[in-house]
Amino acid sequence: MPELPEVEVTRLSFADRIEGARITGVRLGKPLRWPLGCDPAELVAQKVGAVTRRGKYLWLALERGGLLMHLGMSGSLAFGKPAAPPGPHDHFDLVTGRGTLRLTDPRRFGAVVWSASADSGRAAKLLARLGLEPFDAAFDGAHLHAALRKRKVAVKQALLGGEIVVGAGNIYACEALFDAGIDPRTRSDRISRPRAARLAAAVRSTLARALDLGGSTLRDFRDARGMEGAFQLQARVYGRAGQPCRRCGGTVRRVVQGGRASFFCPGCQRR
DNA sequence: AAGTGGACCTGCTAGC
DNA sequence: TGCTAGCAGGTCCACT
Repeated sequence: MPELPEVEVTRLSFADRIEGARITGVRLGKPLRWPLGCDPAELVAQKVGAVTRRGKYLWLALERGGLLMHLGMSGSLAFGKPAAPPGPHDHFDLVTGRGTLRLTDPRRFGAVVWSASADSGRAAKLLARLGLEPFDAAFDGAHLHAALRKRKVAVKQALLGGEIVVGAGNIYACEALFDAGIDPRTRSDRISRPRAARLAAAVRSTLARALDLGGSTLRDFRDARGMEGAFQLQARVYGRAGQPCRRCGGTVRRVVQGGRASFFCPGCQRR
C-alpha cells in the first residue's frame, strides 16, 4: 500500500509527538516479514529520538540503536493515547509514556527490525540498494537518463525497482509516466534525455502532490492520526482501466508488467 | 550481471 | 446466498 507519500505523511503525523517519549512496553503479535532481532525487553526504558525516512522505510532512533519499520503492502501506523485492545491484525505495539505506536498490517509484509544504527547491521543491509531520494537535488534528468541507459527493462519496472530513485510504487509510477507522456512498456535505455528530464520532474511533482493530499487511501490507509489520503480521487490512470482518459478522452488500458498491473493512456503516452 | 518469476499473507470483490 | 478465482499500495531471493 504505502508508497513514499503515505510513509512520509505517516511520519509527519507522529514524529514530533513520539520524539522524547520513554518506552514502557513492547507487544508483539504474529510474525512480520522479519523477526525483531532483539529482546523486546531491551527496548524498555529507552527514549525515542528522531523519526526519519529513507525511501519507504522509517527509522525510529532509540538511545541504543533504533527500529527500522516498513509498512509492506497493507501496513499502517497509529499513534495515540489509550490504545484499544489489540485486534487480530495489530502485530506490533511500542508503548510509551505519551501513547502507543501500533502497527496494523493484515498481510504482514511489513516489518519492524532492530538495528545497532541506520547505517550498520541489519538496517544498512536493507537500505543498501536504495537509489536517490526523489527530492534530492541530485535526482535530475541527467541522473535519471544515465541510470535508465544502463538497463534494458521497461521504464515502469526501472522506476518500481527503487535502485535508481526511491518512493514511486505502483500508483505513482503509473501516474508519473502519464504526466511525462511515456508508455510504461518503453525500454528504459530508449528514453531520450529530454524525456528522462520530463520523467524526473513528473516523479517529483507526482509525489509532491500526493504528499500534499495526504497520500492515497485506496482501501484502508490512514496516517498515525487516523486521517485518510485524497490523492486517489485525482488519479489520471491508476485503477481506471476501461474508463475515459481525463485528458484526451481515449480509453485507459491495463497491462501486466512483472506481475503488477500498469495503467496508461495509449493516446497520451508514447514509446 | 541483469532480468524474470515466485514467494510471503490475508481480505475483498466480481462472477458463477 | 455461498463458493472460488483473481486481485491488491512491496521487495527479497533463487534461478536463468
